[in-house]
Amino acid sequence: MSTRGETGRRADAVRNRQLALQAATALLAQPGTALTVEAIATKAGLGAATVVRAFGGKDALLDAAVSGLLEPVVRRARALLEQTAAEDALRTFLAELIAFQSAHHAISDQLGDLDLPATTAQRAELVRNVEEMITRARADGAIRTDLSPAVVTTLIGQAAYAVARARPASRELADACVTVLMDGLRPQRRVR
Amino acid sequence: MSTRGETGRRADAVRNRQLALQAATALLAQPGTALTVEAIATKAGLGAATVVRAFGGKDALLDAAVSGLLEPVVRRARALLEQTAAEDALRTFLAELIAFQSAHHAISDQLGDLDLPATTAQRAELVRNVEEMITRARADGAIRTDLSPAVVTTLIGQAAYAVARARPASRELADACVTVLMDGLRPQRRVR
DNA sequence: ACGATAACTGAAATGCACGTTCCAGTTAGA
DNA sequence: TCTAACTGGAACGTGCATTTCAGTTATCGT
Repeated sequence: MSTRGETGRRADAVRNRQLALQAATALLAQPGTALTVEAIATKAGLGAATVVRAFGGKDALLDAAVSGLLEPVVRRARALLEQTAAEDALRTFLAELIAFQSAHHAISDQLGDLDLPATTAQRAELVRNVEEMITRARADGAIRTDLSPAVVTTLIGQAAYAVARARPASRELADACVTVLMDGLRPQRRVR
Repeated sequence: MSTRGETGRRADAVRNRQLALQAATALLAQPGTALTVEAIATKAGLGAATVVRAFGGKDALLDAAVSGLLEPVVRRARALLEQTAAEDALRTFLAELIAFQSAHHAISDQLGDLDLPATTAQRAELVRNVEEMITRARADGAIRTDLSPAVVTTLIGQAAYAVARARPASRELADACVTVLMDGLRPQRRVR
């Protein structure tokens, strides 16, 4: 009888695949390190060739690692959208997004020229969810209507990225970003 | 009689230095192209070795090119600070900074790991000027005082960077950034 | 249990894209 | 005209992902 996993891979290959994924995930949260195949392999206690082969290439490995990290974020956005008033959902999600990105600098920092299909798809879903939050918050009269939801979504995404990128990471800056953005997004009284 | 420039360099060397600088500057404004020595040399119609030698290295060449581009921006910040009410200066400068960065994606995009002393110094001066604008606008009662000037400065810098980075570059997004940020920075009435 | 064997491993080789340096030839300039 | 300065194609060094291949090991049929 076969002891092979359902992929048909040998048990040690499956285990090494896990090790590689864990090592890559760990390095994504650790700033300053170079995120090379060599570094990942060392962290995993494997040879570089093994790490690469396990996923068919560096891109696929990092795609798996990043999208694994992103999955709870996507789920959280969906949950907030269902269970919370739109404005609160938006504020909460923005704060959490900044925190997530701050804890994983490398995600937006060193992955520029890689091809990450799963990650891209998840990003797209995040954008869809945020856009829905904005549309609903608009309908509630909670945010201004003189800016298109698409633009506001981009603004929020870029803001989260930018603030997370700032070094040293600072809680004060993150809070300021949320505060200023949310206040700035409220319907403005015509003043002056 | 000597026809040498005051640097003691031969005339063709001086001219080639100029060509290299112009080519590098041109490439900084042109997105998509890799900012390699080879690319700069081709654009300048020179050999790669000549381009590198003219400045002693790629870093020095790009430092010269970037700080050349940044110089008018720095001057503009000084001028705004002297001649304009702080709040207006801040709004105007933010808009112009976004426009500048949008027109020179590569500056914040591909120069991450290079050593650019002149550029760094100019950035520091920009930060000082923006911080002064904020301090004055605060004193005028034009912006909120519950956030430290340093944090607001970082926020503005990062926002400009982030919005300029968004592709496709959009005037609408740039305007939205200025609007939301400036509205969010105003003293907020205690609402609700 | 026990080979037989296909799958797997990782050190070393390969390939590639850079920046930089060399050097034989060219040219500006006194 | 003579020579020191300059040029640029080619060679080199580096850092990387990926492939190769001789050796190892898990798995299966017996």
